[in-house]
Amino acid sequence: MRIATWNVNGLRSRLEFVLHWLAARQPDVVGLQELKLTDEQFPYDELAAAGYRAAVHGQKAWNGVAILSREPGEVTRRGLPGQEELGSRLVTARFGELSFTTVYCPNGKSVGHEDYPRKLGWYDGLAAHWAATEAPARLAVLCGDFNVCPADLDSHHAPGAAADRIFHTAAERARFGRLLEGGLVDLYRDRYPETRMYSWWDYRGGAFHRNLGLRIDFVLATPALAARVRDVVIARQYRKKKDGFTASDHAPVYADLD
DNA sequence: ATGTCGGAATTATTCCGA
Repeated sequence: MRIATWNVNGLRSRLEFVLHWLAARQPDVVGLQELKLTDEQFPYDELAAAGYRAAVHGQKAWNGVAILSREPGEVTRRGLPGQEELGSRLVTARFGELSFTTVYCPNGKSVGHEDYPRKLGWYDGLAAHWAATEAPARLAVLCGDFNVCPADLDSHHAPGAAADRIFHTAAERARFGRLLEGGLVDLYRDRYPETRMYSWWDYRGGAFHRNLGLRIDFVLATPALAARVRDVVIARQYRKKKDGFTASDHAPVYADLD
């Protein structure tokens, strides 16, 4: 079984690219973020033709998340309780024994901006919601764009120099760390403890070419699921322009399970 | 620091968010 996450930065602009990736990599369950469309605008027909069902939590222009799957699932949650005014950023579906959640965590803009404490509050809501709804002994996935670099290894910015920078602050790292302390495993970092690999590169300044990136997209999972992991891949080649189609600024991340 | 995107509002240009 292959599970994946990808911030597509606008599904209407990215649909051809996403369909190509689905055909090439054949994931079974996929969390998508930054759809930038309403539920009514979601391309159900095109994805169904490619063999995928979809559980969608969209909104006009911004945010929006979805779960694609080859097999039918049951949607158990749309939206993070108490945090709905920050946008459509969470959806959960159940596939048999597996609970699969994908999130688009708030960006926060910059330390000192009013969005920054709201980001921390959103994370507090996520940790509380997760603890209240997911049992550590079960099979559960929490994947998506977390907009946090958990460690210096996850950022091109020099260690220390970035301590006051958005995505790198002690407060953000503590919020993300709370999810791990709650039992979740960062599947990529668990398998590759020393590897410097990014999942996002700015469109500006030739950042991808210069490998000035951040690792902010994660597949987190309960220990029961982590025990089944065969490999984890950050597919950076999908950050490159393909046949004239512009790529997202994020690469897809996927894990193969026994 | 900021060279690029996607989308909305308004009609080819400007803004916002990332």
